[in-house]
Parts: sequence; structure tokens; C-alpha cells
Amino acid sequence: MQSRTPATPRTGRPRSAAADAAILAATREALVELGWSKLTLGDVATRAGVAKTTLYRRWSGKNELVVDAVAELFDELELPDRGSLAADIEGVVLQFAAILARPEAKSGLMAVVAESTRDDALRERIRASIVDPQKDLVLDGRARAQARGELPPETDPEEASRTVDLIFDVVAGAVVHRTLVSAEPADEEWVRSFTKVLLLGLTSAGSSNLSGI
Amino acid sequence: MQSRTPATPRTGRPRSAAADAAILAATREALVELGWSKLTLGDVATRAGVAKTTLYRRWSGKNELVVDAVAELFDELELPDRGSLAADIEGVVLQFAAILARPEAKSGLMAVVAESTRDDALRERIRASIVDPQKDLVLDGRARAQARGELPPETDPEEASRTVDLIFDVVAGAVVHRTLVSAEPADEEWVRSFTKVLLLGLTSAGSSNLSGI
DNA sequence: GCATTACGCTACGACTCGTAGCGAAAGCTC
DNA sequence: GAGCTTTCGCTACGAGTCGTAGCGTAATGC
Repeated sequence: MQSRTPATPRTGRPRSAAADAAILAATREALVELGWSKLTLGDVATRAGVAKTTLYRRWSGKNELVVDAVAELFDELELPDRGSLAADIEGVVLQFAAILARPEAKSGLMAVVAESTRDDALRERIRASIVDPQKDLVLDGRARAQARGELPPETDPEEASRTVDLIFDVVAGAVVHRTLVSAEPADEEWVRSFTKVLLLGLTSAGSSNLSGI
Repeated sequence: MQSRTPATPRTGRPRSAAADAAILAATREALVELGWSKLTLGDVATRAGVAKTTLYRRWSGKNELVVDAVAELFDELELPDRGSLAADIEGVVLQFAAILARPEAKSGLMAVVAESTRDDALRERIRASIVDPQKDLVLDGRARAQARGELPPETDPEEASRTVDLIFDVVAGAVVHRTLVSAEPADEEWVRSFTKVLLLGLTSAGSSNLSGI
């Protein structure tokens, strides 16, 4: 899943799965204690109890390692059924905010996103392991709301795709900006206000010919 | 303005203002060519035609230098009067997106934001030189819309402050996420869709007892 | 047993960092 | 002008990190 292609060799000593987990956990620990800039691969290897060369055999560099370490933080994200679209959104946004509030996510995620502006492979890695799973939650939430009758079924699939992308950028961007730039907590009060604005904007736009914009 | 406190000494050789400009320009140039991680202060000094020691006398490190270099990019942001709130928002968001699309802004801004999660002084520097001027544009836009009668005058100043903060996080966050994470252009079509959702959300929320949320 | 791969360890050259020390230059005040 | 003060360019330095090579050993499949 992570690391680079070991090509699944059929012979020889297999790689230790425990080492992978130890390295990723050590990476998160180092992110908390040292932050992105002072994190060194040698230190991570020592914390994980493996040799530095072992780490380099599995990850090509600091960027890829941190992406995988941070991605695991977002694995716990899920979309609980709270009965209404508004409640569903508030629930998942609060989960997202709670993860982003953790120091290992703060210092690691933004740094690799910054690096990804000059590294297409890294951006693709981030997209596949972090962004796309989040976007799937938006898709699930929309489907659920449509089943409830809170949102009309989409007619134009391309238009629906654009709308999902817009929603995703608005939701994730707002929470990230609130947490990292404004450095204020995305607490329940803030999330309620945000969800209200978002939902009213979407439903009003939908009922006033969204496809005509 | 930038650099650290030279204490304004009354005597002795004054610092070269041209050197400051050359260093900041060289920093942006290095950001474009090398990106954040491969940018070294020694290289910037060489590009600027100054000694490395001169650079260290004015900036305490890479973080502070890049903040000042990137902050100048946002100086050109202004709020043109386009006649309506929607048009004003679209105009300033497009300007913001154009700046963020530049490689020196992409690679530099996110990196220093990431660093600021573990450095309060750096976050304050970013806030004062980059974030607050942007937020002032939101305040100007609201005042103008209120003068036009497009928005009601605020009653509770604390509630109004929270609303401005929310708008700012939504706008800036969405554009940043669209540009850096989704890696899609925040072009006119996207900005129109986004503005429509935002405005409908705000006006609907305002007319349906925003202070009661 | 044998081939193959992973592992831990050591050592290495290359690079960047941030600072110290020096003499020279450029201002201001008198 | 003389003298004081601060900045400037330059060189050099120890410290730290990087990523890799080489070696002997450990763990698998055949």
C-alpha cells in the first residue's frame, strides 16, 4: 500500500510489516516533538528501532514518508448517519477538525502539500491516500441526502461532479484555514455556523437554477 | 517594516535599502527555480549580490525571509468597486487566485504556514503582513455592501466579527484548497459558482436569524 | 543445503548551517 | 575635514544532515 514498489518478490527474506508500522508511528512521534523542519530520517529510524538504511529502502525521502504517516491519521474518518444532511455534515466536519488539530497533522500535512506544488508524483500520492478518501465522504453524504429527499437527484453528471469538487474545496479549505492560518479552533459553534451558510448556499443555489450559472 | 529591530541607530553607516529589495527579489526568484525545500540562504545571498552575513544580519532565518518575500506579492491586492457585492467578491477572489497561482506564492506560502504551527512569532508575522491586510478587504467589502443596502447593518458587533472571520476562512480557504490541493485553476467559472453559493448562504442565513445559530 | 532478499551496522564525501573575525566602506556629528 | 559608529564583503570554521556503499548476518522459499 505505502512504500514504493517492492515488486512482490517470491523469494528471499520478506520485509517486516512491524517495521513499517514502527517507522510510521515514529514519524508521527517525531512530527509532534520536532515538527516538519527539524525532523530527520536518521532520528526517525532510531526512534523506530531500525537502521537508517532500512528506512531508505522503503521510502524515497522525507516527503513520501510523512504523507504515509499522516494519511493513517485520516483513516478514522467516517460518515455517521445522524439523520439529516446538516447533522451529517456537522459530524464529519468536526471529525476532520479534530484530526487537523493534532500537532502531527498540522505540521506534517501542510508541509507536504507545500512540497507537492513542485512534485507531481508527491501530489498524486497525497491525492490517492488522503484527498480522495475524503472526497468519497462528500459523495456518500450527497447520496444519502438524495435518498432522504433533502437534495434533488443530479441531472447533469458533469455538473454534479463540479459541484462536489466545489463543496469539497469549500469544506476542507475552510476548516484548514480556520485551524492553521487563523489558528482558531473549529469547534461546534463554528461548525454550526459554517454548515448553515454552506447548506443554505447550496440549497438556494440548487433551487435557483444552479446549472445556469 | 520587515527585518528585525535595527533599533533605528542615529549614527553609523545606514543599511542599504537596495539590498533589502534585492534580497527579497532574489528570494522569490529562488522560490520559483528551486522551491522551498531546496532554497538555501547562501544561494539567495549570491543571487542578490550580497554577502551571506549581510542577509543574516537582517533576517533571523529562512522562515522570516520567505514571509516577507511572499507578503510583497499580496500588496497588489485591492478591492475594485464593480457596482455589486457579487461582482466585488468575484473581482477580489480572482485577484487572490491569480497571486496564489504564481509558483513563488504556492511553494513559499504553504511552507511558512506549516512552519508557523510550531512558531508563534512566525504565525504573528504572517498574520500581520499577509492575513490581516486580506481580512481588511473583507471588512471594506461588507461596509460597501451595507452602504449599497445589499447587506443589513450589523447589530451585534461581536456577532459581526465572527461572521467576518467565518467568511474570510471560507473564501481564503476555498481558493487555497482549490489551487494547492486540488491543483485546479480558480478561474472565472469556478469563482462565479463559489461566489453564488457563498452569497446565497450568507444572505439566506442573515434573513433567517443568523444571530440565533 | 542453497539462492535470494532484508536487515543492522559502520563509514564516507558532499552539502548546508549559522557564526566569528577581519579590514574596508559609508554615513553622521562636530 | 577628523573622528566615531555601524554596515559591508570576505574567509574560515565546527556542527549537523544527507543519501549511499559495503559488509556480514538473518530469514524466507525451493
